This record gives sequence, C-alpha cells and structure tokens, in this order.
Amino acid sequence: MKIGDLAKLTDTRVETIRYYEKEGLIPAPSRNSGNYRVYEDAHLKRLSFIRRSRDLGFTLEQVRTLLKLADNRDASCMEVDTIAAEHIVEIDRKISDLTLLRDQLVLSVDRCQGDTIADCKIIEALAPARMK
Amino acid sequence: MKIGDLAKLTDTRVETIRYYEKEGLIPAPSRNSGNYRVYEDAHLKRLSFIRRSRDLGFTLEQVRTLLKLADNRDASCMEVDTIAAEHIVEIDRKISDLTLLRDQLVLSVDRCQGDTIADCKIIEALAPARMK
DNA sequence: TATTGACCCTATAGTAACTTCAGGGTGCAT
DNA sequence: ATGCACCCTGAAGTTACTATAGGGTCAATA
Ligand SMILES: [Zn+2]
Ligand SMILES: [Zn+2]
Ligand SMILES: [Zn+2]
Ligand SMILES: [Zn+2]
Repeated sequence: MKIGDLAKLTDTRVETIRYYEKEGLIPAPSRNSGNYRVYEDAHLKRLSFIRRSRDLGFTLEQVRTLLKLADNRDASCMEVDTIAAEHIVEIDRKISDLTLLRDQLVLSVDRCQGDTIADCKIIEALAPARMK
Repeated sequence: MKIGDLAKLTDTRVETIRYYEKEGLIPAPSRNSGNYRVYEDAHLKRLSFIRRSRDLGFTLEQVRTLLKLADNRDASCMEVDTIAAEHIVEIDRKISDLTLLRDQLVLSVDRCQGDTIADCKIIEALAPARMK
C-alpha cells in the first residue's frame, strides 16, 4: 500500500499521515526502491484508530495515551474509561457554552429589523455591554 | 488609562491587547513620558466590541469586518445580519456534531464493564470501524 | 536616598494539529 | 521522450493567543 492508498482508505490527507509519522504516532514504514513508503495492514489499523479517536474529539496527546493502553490487551481498561468519561464532561461543557451563545445571537438577530447600522440590534449586542 | 486598567475593565490580558494593536484591530494609543500606552474611552469601547464578538465565537477576521461595518452608522445593516445568521448556522452544526459524538462516547462508556483492554467497549469503538 | 514591588516596554518563540510551499524525484503510459 | 499522477524532504504558514527573556518606569517605603 502506498501513502495515497492509505490516505484514501482512512480519509486522511497524505501530509497528515507523514505528520503522524514524524510525531511518532505511526511507526515509519519500510520503503520501496523509489523511496516510497510502503504500508502494511497494521498501519491501516493503527491509523484508523487514530482518526476515529480524533473524530471523537480526543487530542493527539490523548490518542497517544489511548494507543499505549490499547496495546496492553490483558491490562485493566480503567484508565481508558476514565479518559473517555472526562472527555464526555468536556464535550458537555462545550455544548452548553455553544448553546448559550447561540441563543444570544438568535435573540439579537430576531430583534433586528434590517434597518441601518445605527439601529441594528446585532451591533447593539456587540457594543459596550461587557465593561465590568 | 494604562494598559493594565483597560485589561481589567475588559477582562482581557495585557498581552492580548498589545496583540490586537499589532494586528491593527485597535489603533495605537498615544504614549506618556515613560513610553507607556495611554488609552481613551474610544479604545475601551472598541476593545469591548472586539471581546464581546470573540465571546460570541466570531473569528478575528469576522470581527475586523464587523468593526468596519459598525463604523458606518448610516449604512444598511444587511451585511452584519448575514454574517450573524451564517454564524448561527455554523454554531448549530458544531452543536449537532458534538452531540453526535457525545452520544457515541456515552454509548461505549455505558457498555464497558471495566474489564480488560481486550474486552473494553471503548477501545472497540475506536478500532477499525472507519475504513471506508 | 536607596530600594522595593507592581507595572510597563520590545522582540521572539511557543502552542495544537495540521496545511502549504518550494524544489525536486518516480513510474507508467503515450 | 514526454506528460502526468504521485511520491519525497524540509521549512514556513495558519489561528488567536500565551509565554519568555531582558529590560525600563514609577510611587511608596525604610
Ligand atoms: Zn477531552
Ligand atoms: Zn441589523
Ligand atoms: Zn462563524
Ligand atoms: Zn473499558
């Protein structure tokens, strides 16, 4: 498998794969005669794991930890469970933050009549309300 | 007003204010004899606008645009309204993305019995499901 | 008066997770 | 032999700041 094939299979950009290699997240694959990277199935599995974790919002640092833990088949999964649980809390906070500011924006958009800047409720919502 | 005062009033770090100045978002203020920045009320207003916009999730580029538009008191606010409306759509998408992955995480955390890595449902949820 | 401490200055580098760019090879088909 | 898709490396750019190094200013205090 060449890097472009792996990229397609995992929906990842070629540059990102090289970046993961440089970061030590994926082992350096062997090379063919033309110095092209040649990947095996294990690389595909590992990259898939990384991408799925990233899609779920884990940081690369967390992915690094998860990969290490995942390699230890007989160990307890307690630490994994903790990381996931904490991450859910984090996501919940993000969602409620976003919901709050969404509501504030909707409020001002609804109040605007499409008049001039001087009367725009959106601009008003951005102006000096915050000085504490 | 010195930079520290402005920082406190707007809940902004001093370094951030200098950064905004370098980025051209805030006009360079005059200096006192000791080369300290001296701010006027107009600076406070402008910085408040910027911070409020950032709090609402607009990018600095959008803030730049909003500032320009806001200066034109007699112009129509149509463009402002459009930017805000688009931003709401963006936030909505972010919220639903986060909700989706939150649900996926909760599902796998719920299914995990705290056993070994080999049987962990969370690890399972991260493994090769994605290869398309 | 000398010194302390809080505050200010500039310039540069670091952060996360990539993406882009410059400048070049490889491999296959026409 | 030449075009084209694909590959290579190394360095710099991206966003919105934050941190660090190395140094001035100023008002109060010992
Ligand atoms: Zn997290
Ligand atoms: Zn309006
Ligand atoms: Zn937006
Ligand atoms: Zn588990």
